Amino acid sequence: MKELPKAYDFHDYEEKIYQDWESKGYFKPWNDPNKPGFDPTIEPFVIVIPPPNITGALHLGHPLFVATEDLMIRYHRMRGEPTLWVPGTDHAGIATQLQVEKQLAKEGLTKADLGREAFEQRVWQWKEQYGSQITRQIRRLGASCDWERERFTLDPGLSRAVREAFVRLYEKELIYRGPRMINWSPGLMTAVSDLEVEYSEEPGTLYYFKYMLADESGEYVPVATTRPETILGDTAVAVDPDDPRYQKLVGKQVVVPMLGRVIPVIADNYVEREFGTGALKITPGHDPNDYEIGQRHDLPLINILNKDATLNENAGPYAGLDRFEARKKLWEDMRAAGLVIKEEPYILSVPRSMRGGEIIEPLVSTQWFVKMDSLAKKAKAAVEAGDVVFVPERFTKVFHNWMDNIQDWCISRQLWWGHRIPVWYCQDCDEVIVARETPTQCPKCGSTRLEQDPDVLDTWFSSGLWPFSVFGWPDETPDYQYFYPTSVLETGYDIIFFWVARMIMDGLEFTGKAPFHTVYLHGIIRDEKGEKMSKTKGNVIDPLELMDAMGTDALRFTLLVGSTPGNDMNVSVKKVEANRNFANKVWNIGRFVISAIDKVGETPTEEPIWTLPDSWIWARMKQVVNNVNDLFENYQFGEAGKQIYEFLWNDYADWYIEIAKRQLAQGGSRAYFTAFGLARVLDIMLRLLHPYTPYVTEALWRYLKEACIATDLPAGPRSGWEDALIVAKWPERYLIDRWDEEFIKDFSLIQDIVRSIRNVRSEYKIAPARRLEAILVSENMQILLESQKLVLCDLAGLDEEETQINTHKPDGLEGMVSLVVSGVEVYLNIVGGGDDEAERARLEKELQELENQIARLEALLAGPFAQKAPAKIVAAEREKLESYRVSAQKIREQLSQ
RNA sequence: GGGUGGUUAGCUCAGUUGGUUAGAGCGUUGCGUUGACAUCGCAAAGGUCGUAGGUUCGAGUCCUAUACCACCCA
Repeated sequence: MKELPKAYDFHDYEEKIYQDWESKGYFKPWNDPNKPGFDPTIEPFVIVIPPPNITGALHLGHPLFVATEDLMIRYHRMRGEPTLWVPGTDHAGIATQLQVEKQLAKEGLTKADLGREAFEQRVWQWKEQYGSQITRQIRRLGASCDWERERFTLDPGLSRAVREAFVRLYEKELIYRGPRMINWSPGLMTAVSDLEVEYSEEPGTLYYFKYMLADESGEYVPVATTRPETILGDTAVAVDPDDPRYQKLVGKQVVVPMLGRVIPVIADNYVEREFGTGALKITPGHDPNDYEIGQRHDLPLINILNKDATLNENAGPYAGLDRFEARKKLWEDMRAAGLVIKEEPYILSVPRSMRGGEIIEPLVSTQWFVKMDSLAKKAKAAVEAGDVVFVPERFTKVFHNWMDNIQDWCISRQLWWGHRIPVWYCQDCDEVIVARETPTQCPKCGSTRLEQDPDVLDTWFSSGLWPFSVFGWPDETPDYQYFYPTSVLETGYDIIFFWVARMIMDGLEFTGKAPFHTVYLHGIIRDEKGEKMSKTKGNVIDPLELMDAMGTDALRFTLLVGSTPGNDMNVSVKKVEANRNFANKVWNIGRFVISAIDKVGETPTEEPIWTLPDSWIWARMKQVVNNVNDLFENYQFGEAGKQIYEFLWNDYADWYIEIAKRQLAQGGSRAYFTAFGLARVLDIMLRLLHPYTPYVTEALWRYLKEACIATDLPAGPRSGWEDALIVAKWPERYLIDRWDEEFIKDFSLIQDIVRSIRNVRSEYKIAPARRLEAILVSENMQILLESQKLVLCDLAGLDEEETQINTHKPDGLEGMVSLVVSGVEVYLNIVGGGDDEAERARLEKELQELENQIARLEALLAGPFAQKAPAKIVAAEREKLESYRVSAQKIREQLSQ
């Protein structure tokens, strides 16, 4: 075979390989309910993608979820399960509308100029143009999803699901319309849900002023507020019923400053005596708590705001002013009127829109709501019953907590882009028609003058249906029947409430089933200092640039291995660089193995005789395969990846390949079996690694396969090489033989000796090329050491001719540097390098170290440990102590000479 | 106010049934390049595992308290 290039260049492979996978249909489930030969009894593994917004420019959060889901998908696919990953995108109501409005603004247009229909068309155009950008980027990440099943939340099928869901909820009286206190976004001119509001602590002012009694006694109630402009909407002043200061005022009337309206003083337990003045102004129209108090006391409700947050006619002289201007002006006027007491600096909790950050105004407005209690109850029960499991588990509590305090969900949005609410109002008889199919006439009066509700639904309303709407629900399609419920839902913990909880509720409500059995939650990506990435901070790492520079595999591996479930992760370019190096390392491992295969000669007729290193690497590999399998079952992908990395780099490349070079050089059957062993381990490791770094492993694996086939080396699976690594068989657990542990233990001794000798060489600054004369002495390890003499000499730079391995110490060791490794004595002849004084010091230090350990273990074993700890643990410590004693004794002898 | 997570080497982080000298990557120091790889190799330095108690033969790991940081909910 032609030699591979020295460095792995991912540009040569990524696109080609992806196309190959897709064109061969590997991304599709092999057991498909729409195809002949379908077997419904085989359980599939299914993930639906968290649909990214069509507006979304790729950020590092995308590669994280794509990599994690793709890893799970590839793992299950390789295990032979029918595997389906459904891709798709979300129409993202507000975000998309804003994008298009921005585009219009550049042309000097507003959406009002176009009108609703033209605007909608414009958005669709925009979607055609830019909507596929994100999916292209997801492909680039290597996502093995079934693109033929791609969905968009505004597709006709999914829109039908939305209507169906709405109508069903309405029919069950779980959807209602009414005036309620909602969060109004004046900039976006729409209602938003509670979840879309964030509260930020900001310095502000607490304004103290006088509520004058209406009886003109000159008495007043002192009141404090953080939002003076809302005074204009006050309909009461409330005090604690037991507050001696104000008790006598309850029932009296006070005068609203500047407006002269007369409002009552009421008593309510909600009031905190210690806060402010102990008297609370009540604005039911513009504060959620006041709204409730207003309801309790039957207070009138005054709305003082227009939709754009200017004041309306109820604000009297302040009508037309912006809310903040009005605040200033009113306060000045009140000061002039002698109503101001004082101002104090105060930290307030400001409600801000998650989008854009503008200040949200609570106000009463007629909107559509979903009643949550019964839905939440079912969802809670399902989670409690274990029908849905969270990974990591702690999020179960977060979920329950939210469910316990859930509020009704405001689902109507005053936008033009989204699912139009399927409600029509008869213009003649005021009948409200809620229907699956667009009605043509009023069922009550027969009028054809019907007008559809102008609002659209919250984007999350359709997202909640996603796990089943993608399969054609409400139709019981073959896909729906086979693939639903799905297996794992993988997403960020930041959208448990927005999305996960709603899918669970909707799934149970509409399909009677939890939509997935496991929720795997990943953390948030941060920069290397742990700060959230944001454009304003300028610390954003662009995944596309990163992939251009380092390759997809490097990025994926970084994200998968650097994180643990549910924990945030800090990403830096340096980390990705390290993993680019890993991809290159793997490549070069492959390069070496393939060149070794190319050189194998005739197939030997005799049975293989394995060397200790051969047996060791195989045993170690089996351990890794087993560990990885265990870890995968527990969603510990990071740790699994790390073990694969360490095995390949340290055990396989740094140790085994170095030894294999010598074995290959011996030629004949030794070379043959070495090449065979190399290939066999590499094949299995590439399989394990494939879900992490699909491209480099696929590329290499095909070369490996080709090389093996070309030379008739039977290193692949017994059943023959598969067509591609993506569909190759996953390495399942091995039985670990008793011998395997022996191999590992024996080889560890060799490694320790080699390392110790290298250490001494480094300390004595021995030229790397210089071969040393050495004498190894060990009574019980002599046979092992003798058998590994070549390995030792090779790796430690010893002179084969001049190196002896004895059971007893020969004479004439004076002047040699000596060391003791696990009871094995090593003497090195370092002519010209030895310095008696330094040598003694080194040995003494080593002896001291050993004596410390001996003392520690003697104390340990003399104590209750020996009785109480498990016998196996105690025996291990005894053995250790014994070995230390032997080593110490040998050093003492050396020192006494 | 309630809750969750974090605090381990200079930096960024692993460390899942508690097992006895605590790991990695990066960085640092020294040495090394004629065949797998300088996107590399060999060797080294570097940690009272936030603090204080407790349980245990044994605690980075379990319990209690506490400090600081971050986040979520109200």
